[in-house]
Amino acid sequence: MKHDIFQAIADPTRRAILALIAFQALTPNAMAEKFDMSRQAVSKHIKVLHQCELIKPEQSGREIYYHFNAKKMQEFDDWVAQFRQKWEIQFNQLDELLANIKDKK
Amino acid sequence: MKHDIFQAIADPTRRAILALIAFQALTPNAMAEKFDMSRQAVSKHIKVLHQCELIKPEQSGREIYYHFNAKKMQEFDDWVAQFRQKWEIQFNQLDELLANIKDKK
DNA sequence: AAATTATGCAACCTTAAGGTTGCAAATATA
DNA sequence: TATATTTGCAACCTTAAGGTTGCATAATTT
Repeated sequence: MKHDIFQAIADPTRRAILALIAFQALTPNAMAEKFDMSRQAVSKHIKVLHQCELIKPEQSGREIYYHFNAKKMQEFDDWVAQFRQKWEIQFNQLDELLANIKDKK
Repeated sequence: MKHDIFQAIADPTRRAILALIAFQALTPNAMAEKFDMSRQAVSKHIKVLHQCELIKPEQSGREIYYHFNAKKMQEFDDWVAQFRQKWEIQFNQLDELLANIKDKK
């Protein structure tokens, strides 16, 4: 039942949470106010994000501020990286194609 | 029931398929041979990837070669971009912290 | 000390995800 | 033409995802 980052970012609400707290750390209650669902539903999403370490808690009295964990997000970037070369190639091929069409004129 | 790219890559099998065909276009049968599941199960994954346009079909007789669609994959890059600045900041803060520790010695 | 507030956990419900098997349609081969 | 091959679609099953409500716990405020 351990979630990975790919599952975590699959949900639009969780992506919204990440976008929010990347800007500034927030408590679960503060986050819940931003969404049209129950606090507990948001709390579940927080749990998933926390389990895969995309966010990190910072206790402050009875409040918990969740921070964005950029380091973990970078793992996603690393995954995308393996395809980056491919699209550069495909775009170069497109350039060549366009160049050929141009030459034929 | 329209899938988005984030849902699409949430499944490890689908990520494996993408990694495979980024290297070279393959038919569903050829893909299915690489996985320990039924052809139909793989076919379902192909359907999801196709629906969100991460892959593109090329008919050749009765065979269909699915190609990697680099352009769509780039949408991930766009999404991660909003966090890239954040982790640069967080890493700079880490550098400062380490520098401070060093100074105290 | 009592009441309020912030959070997390558990039970429950509904729907979708991911797998299976069987069958139909279209193309290729004997 | 008959047969084999490639693929997609539909029905079904099991489990997990995402939501709800209610309650327990710990910290703050009155």
